[in-house]
Amino acid sequence: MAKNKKPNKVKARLVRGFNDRSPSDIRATNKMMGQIQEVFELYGFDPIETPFLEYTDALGKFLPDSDRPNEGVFSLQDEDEQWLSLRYDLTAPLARHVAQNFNEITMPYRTYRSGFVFRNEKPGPGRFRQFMQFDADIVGAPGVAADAEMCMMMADTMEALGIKRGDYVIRVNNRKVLDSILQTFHISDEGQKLSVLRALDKLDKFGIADVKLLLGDGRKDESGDFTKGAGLSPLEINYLEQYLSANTLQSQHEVLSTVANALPRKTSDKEGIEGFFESQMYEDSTFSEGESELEELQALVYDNGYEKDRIKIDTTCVRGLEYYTGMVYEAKLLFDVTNEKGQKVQFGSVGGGGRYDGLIKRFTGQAVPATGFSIGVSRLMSALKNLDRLEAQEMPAPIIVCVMDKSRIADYQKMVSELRNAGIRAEMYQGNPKNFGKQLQYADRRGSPAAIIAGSDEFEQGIVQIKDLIVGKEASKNIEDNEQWKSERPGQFECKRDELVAKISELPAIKKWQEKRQAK
RNA sequence: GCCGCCUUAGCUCAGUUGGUUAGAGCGCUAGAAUGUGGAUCUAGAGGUCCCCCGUUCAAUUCGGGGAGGCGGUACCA
Repeated sequence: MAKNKKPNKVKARLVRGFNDRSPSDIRATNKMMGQIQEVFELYGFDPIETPFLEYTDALGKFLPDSDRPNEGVFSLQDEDEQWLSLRYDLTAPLARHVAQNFNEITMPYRTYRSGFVFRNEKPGPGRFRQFMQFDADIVGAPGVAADAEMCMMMADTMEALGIKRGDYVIRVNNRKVLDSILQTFHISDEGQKLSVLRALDKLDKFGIADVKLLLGDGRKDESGDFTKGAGLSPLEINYLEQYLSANTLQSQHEVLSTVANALPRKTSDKEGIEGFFESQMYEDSTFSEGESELEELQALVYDNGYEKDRIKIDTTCVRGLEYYTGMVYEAKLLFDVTNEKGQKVQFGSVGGGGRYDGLIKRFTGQAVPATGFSIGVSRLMSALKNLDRLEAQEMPAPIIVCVMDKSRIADYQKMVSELRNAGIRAEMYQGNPKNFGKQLQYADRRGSPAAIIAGSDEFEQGIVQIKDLIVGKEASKNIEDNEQWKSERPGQFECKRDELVAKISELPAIKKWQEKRQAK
């Protein structure tokens, strides 16, 4: 213990909520994003990219205050003391881009983009401070048809990724409907309104009983922490419960008519409720707008063959965002997954969006209608993993050409080149070649299908040794004795130097991979 | 933010009723075996026992505070 003389070592550690990405994760993600992109392109969307950093004020309502800028976003000051922030989503930067290039952009403007976004908040299981989103938006399209297209595109994307019909659903709702109902409750306080919406949004997570607690006085979670409720009266809660229960109805038609009757009215209410809901909404058209938009969307997608097993009206779909002004929609996965504790859990939402007619106005002063959605790439990835839709299409590790004789490096390099030209991953051992066993060990640990051995003997005879490491690994299970192991050289065979590429190509692992590539 | 649990070797974790050299397995390095992976055997390297303060002759161990990790919940543009 008397050795504090050493300089303090730097601790290797990750910033919390940030992660290194593994080769298999990167490959699987790239593949998945390629599939999403194909669908988006088919729908006529073009890619566009904006930078990670934006001026903080461009991102939204977050303005830096003195020394602790915004919670929630990563911010820093530029040389000129202006506040910059890492983007926290892809929508706000798009709004900035559109506003800035307003004259050049042809509306309706259909674009998609993907990339990392950053949130400075506490990470949780499956939630990180840097994560990837994939967005598509139509700017300058006021009609319901644009929203309908977004929903259909989401549905198509799910299926392109191999998620079967019935394993997902696109849920649609309209904020105008909910807002109107809340207005009849005379809720003027924005905070209370938000807590009501949030409570409704949690129906999936907690169930109706807990949602009612959240709408009323509050709820205690399992760690003993208490969440304050929205403070609605029992009467109002009952009313909302009825509205939410529309989802259990069979036909979309029934759901729509329940929604149509959802607005509390003096006339239609039973005794006791009369007079309580003094609806000033009566003359307000917001509710009926929202309701008929839902009806229109429903008709549009239905006519295109998207029935309720793919796109359905759902009164519990809220999307807690403040900037949505009309339609909201989200892609929800319906299958169960087993979590670390062995419990069955529904996977839930993997992406969502809606209509945001006010975002661009912040820059231009002119209202520009827009609708779009965002896919949570890593969440969707782990969902696909659960579905086994990610065929472990692992790329085979490279062939390792061993270095037996340092003066022959040019020859080894030539073998590598030949293999590469044939489309086979290959590399010459670049470590210290002194210990030959090390080279094979390296090849083994990398999972190489084969190692190539050529020393002076082989060069003299014009041959090379090919060691099939996969076959060898199998054989090793039955060999206990090291002498036998060494002398048998399982999986090893020799061939003429000029047959090298042909023989390697015949190895099962390589052959399979080549065929797969051909198929593409 | 609030609530709960946790922190000892690169990793997973024992352990010390407060006492002199703090352990295991895995991994790593080297050798047995210098042109053959695996298995086996031998040896070695690797520790501020999360940090600070307090109690004590003595703290990795006890007390207080802090930080970090995990989980729940809230927030989530």
